[in-house]
Amino acid sequence: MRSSLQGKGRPRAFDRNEALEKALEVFWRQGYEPASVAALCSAMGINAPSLYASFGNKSALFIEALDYYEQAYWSKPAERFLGEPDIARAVENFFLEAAEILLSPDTPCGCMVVLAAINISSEAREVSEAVRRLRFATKKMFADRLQRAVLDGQLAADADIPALAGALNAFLEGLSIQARDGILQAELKAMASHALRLLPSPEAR
Amino acid sequence: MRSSLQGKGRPRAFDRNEALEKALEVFWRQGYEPASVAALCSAMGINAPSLYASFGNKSALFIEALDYYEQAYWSKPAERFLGEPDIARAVENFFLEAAEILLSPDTPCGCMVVLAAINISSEAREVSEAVRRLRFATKKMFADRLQRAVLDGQLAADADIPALAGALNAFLEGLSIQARDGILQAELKAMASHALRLLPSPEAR
DNA sequence: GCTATTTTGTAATAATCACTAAAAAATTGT
DNA sequence: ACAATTTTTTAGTGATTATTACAAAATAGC
Repeated sequence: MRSSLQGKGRPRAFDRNEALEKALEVFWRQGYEPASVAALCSAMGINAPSLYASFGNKSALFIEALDYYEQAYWSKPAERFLGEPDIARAVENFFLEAAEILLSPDTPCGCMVVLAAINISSEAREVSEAVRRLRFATKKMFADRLQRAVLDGQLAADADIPALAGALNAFLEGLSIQARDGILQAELKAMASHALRLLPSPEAR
Repeated sequence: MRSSLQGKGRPRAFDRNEALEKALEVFWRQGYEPASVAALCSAMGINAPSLYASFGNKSALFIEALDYYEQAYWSKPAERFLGEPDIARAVENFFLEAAEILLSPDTPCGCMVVLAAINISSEAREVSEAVRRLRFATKKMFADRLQRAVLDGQLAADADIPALAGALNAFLEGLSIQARDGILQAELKAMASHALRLLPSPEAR
């Protein structure tokens, strides 16, 4: 009899959050479909029935891991991006931070949102919808910040904001693929430093 | 007894090249692993033993389809890119052509090289190596053309060619993901038109 | 027509997939 | 100690996977 904080039955023998982090790592490295439930269980240190009791099923586990990933890795960079008053600095810093995340020494896998659910069988539509939604959210983040830069007079009023946001988004997504292809972080950062140039040239601002 | 052009045994009842094109379409739309041999057979109009007799196995069929794709869709744009004397025109035209290919009305799937074999189980290493090799080849194409622009005096001598080539490559790869995410071709072209800006600004040239 | 050769369709193979039925084990409250 | 409840482990489920054994069919050369 421990305390009464936990429910009645037999207590869970694993830490749910630790297990989720382990699952995240497997999904991140291998992608949704190549990550078998057996491999997930092995990495999480639990058996299949525990996984299903705690997380529902494979796709629900993936989506929960995906949200955890987004929160853990990208919420602060996004905040800094939106908080930086100068649009050029904001873009430059964000892409340098991104290059660090995409090839951080412990998880050199590119971005999970971009890469983990590209080749997906048609049944798992909820999964591909989840990553798609997050990719659109990133593009919207770019668009919102650019729009503010127009209002601030830092970008020309006739700038094509949707196209520019899309271009920044494409560049960011492409960095993920090259991260996965195994280049050095220094190279990725050198590429990322060019993101700034996608903005209309300073003369026009 | 037809002619003696064909071998001795029972003649093949299908056109090998047509079957390859059908397989290409399935791999392109679905990706390597979600494309089951059964689905491939169905699209190709043949049974599994015919597939294995003609193409070896699934991975060999994919690689052959991949090479066919590269040749059929990208060899001419690449030639034009390398043949255009003005670097700015070369980049601008190439990315507009790319946007058209990525969302051509009959195959609105993004680029097969970029998207078809991202989530791959570790056994099919030959497949992921094949697409990786082609992605590197594209980056090298950018680097070679940019290097020539330096020699031509169209780019500053101190330009960081590898980083610039990587940036163009990242942008191109990112366009594929957005193409897959279902935007309109007009939007994709508007984004693609910004590729030009990744080059060092005209003042520095 | 006969033999050799290759392709065909049918049907099966073993392996792996996501998922779960069932019973034992561990807790809480009485 | 006992009942109620939840998690654990074990061992399966049926479906799907890529691949192939086998025999019938169709050709060429003799």
